Amino acid sequence: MKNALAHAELIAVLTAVTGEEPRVMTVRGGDALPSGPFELGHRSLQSGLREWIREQTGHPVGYLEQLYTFADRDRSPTPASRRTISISYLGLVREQAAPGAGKPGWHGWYEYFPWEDHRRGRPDQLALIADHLRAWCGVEPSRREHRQRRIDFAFGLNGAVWNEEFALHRYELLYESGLVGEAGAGPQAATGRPMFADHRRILATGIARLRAKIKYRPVVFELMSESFTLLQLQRTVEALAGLTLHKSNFRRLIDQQQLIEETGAISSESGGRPAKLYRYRHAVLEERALSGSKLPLSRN
Amino acid sequence: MKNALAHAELIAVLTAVTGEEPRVMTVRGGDALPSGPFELGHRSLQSGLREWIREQTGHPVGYLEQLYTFADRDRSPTPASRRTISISYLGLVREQAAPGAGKPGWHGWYEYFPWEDHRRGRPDQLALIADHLRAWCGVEPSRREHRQRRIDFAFGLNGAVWNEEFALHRYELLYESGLVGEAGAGPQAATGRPMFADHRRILATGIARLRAKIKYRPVVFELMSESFTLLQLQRTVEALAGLTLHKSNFRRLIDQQQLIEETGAISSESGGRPAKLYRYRHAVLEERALSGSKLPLSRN
DNA sequence: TCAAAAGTGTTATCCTTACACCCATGT
DNA sequence: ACATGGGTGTAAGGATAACACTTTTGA
Repeated sequence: MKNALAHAELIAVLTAVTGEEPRVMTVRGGDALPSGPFELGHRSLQSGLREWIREQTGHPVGYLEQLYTFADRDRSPTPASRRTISISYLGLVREQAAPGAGKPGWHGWYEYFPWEDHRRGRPDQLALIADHLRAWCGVEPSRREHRQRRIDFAFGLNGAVWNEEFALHRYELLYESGLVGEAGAGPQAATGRPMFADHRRILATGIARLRAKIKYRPVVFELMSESFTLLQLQRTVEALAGLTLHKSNFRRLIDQQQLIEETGAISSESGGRPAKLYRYRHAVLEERALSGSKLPLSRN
Repeated sequence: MKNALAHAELIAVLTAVTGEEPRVMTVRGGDALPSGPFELGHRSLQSGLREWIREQTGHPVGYLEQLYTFADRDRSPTPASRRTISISYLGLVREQAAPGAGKPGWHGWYEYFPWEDHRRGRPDQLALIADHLRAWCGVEPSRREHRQRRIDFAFGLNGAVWNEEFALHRYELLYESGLVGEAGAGPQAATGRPMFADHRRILATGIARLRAKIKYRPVVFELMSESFTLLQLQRTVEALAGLTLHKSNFRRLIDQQQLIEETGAISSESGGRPAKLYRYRHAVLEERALSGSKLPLSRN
């Protein structure tokens, strides 16, 4: 085995939702995701990451899942003699105890991806973005058509509907087309805040993964405090998805799945009528699959 | 940065479906998955892997997606002074051109996971497996109950239904309980063929991923030849899922999605009435999401 | 003629979506 | 009274699952 030595680095996309805003833990004043070397002392990748998140931030991490491993070389200016392999993880933490207290900074997702938040309608930036992308399609027919199609699907243009899950794909298109080059290209009001190296791409990966996951696994509850109202739960999902949901249907959906139960207590903190408080039914189906089959089974 | 140096290795779960049997490419006579070092010369992880699959096997790989990165240390007996990071990929190849010709061996998935093939009913091995697992649950009430629940869900016992997608979870339970220790533990007729190091676990990861993916992305077509009949398509999906599907409903599903079109040609190779041949509509929706929304949207 | 596979049609049921409306509290 | 949020009921439409049946070939 010849040249197979590399640096190994762990990167975390740690997210929480506070005040109806999804946030990510950052270092360097919001410029980078927290990361650190994978050391010999670590039992495994997961435990390595856990240890050092605890050290650096004091936050207990509930859910932790591997995101993706990167090694492409348009990453940070390193001597080309040795590569860095970055193993990224998505972690979910509960509404944090000490928000303004510490060194690690929490920044809103949509500071980096303003076009991803559709809760108050389609963001204005999308018009500019669409124009830029159309121009980028070029004129050579076959390439043009192909790009056109990708763009329409990704951004919900031309009859296609917006799909929140395509967040990574959208970022990749913007990157390819030169709109979000981290070198400080476009006007940030439209194209969002850049990050160090490829960290914004990793964040996009995390957002896309989480948006997909909440639909078939009960991971939202990792972000909620012990007890919560149905509206709080809905607002949290909305914050993550960047969409508004239909209230009564949301409630129906939730209680069909029997994932939560009433605590008996009542919250009167909201504007109107006091709401029942609920808790997640931990004990019950830890491993439950929420999905329907999608394949036409035949019993036998 | 201190001790962050590691060996980097690429591992491939390359699969094809031939003769209604899903197969995986192996080396060492079926004992191991093909793997190789990640070298400095490689532009990226993907391209590194592609290059060397081409070199070693001559098969062109269509679809390639990252599976998981492992670094836990109960892996192959290496000097503990340096770790190996294994980055695994799932690759799909078309019904291979030279099946018996070459050195690399293709082995059926279900040689390694006999309990995963439910096309001819529930495999007999599951009775033995269930017994063993029940015993393993122990007597201490709270642990017992927890394990019991996991097992019932994973294996479709006690009122739960079998879910093909839980293949990895099932393997992990069997591993934890000592039934499939790669050291040559149980009777292989029931517990399947072991593999080198943790390769069988990686294969299980690939199987689980692919079984999930075929439901929401048109990846099956990467395994089909240029034109195919509807029954061939169905048999391929069945082989992967390890389940039998309902014929007419399967057909309806397929043409609702408008993923294929008639070639105009007819195949008379099957037993009975000749079938229309179809092809995948490449051009059309490369990036299409097949999934329904699963969130109760509210338009505004 | 029969077996094997290709196809068509119809029905009951469930889930999703949308809409309409009432309830409880604070200002 | 009314704004705000909590909460219930129901009906239309579409997707799924199950079943029954016809058609076309080769042996």
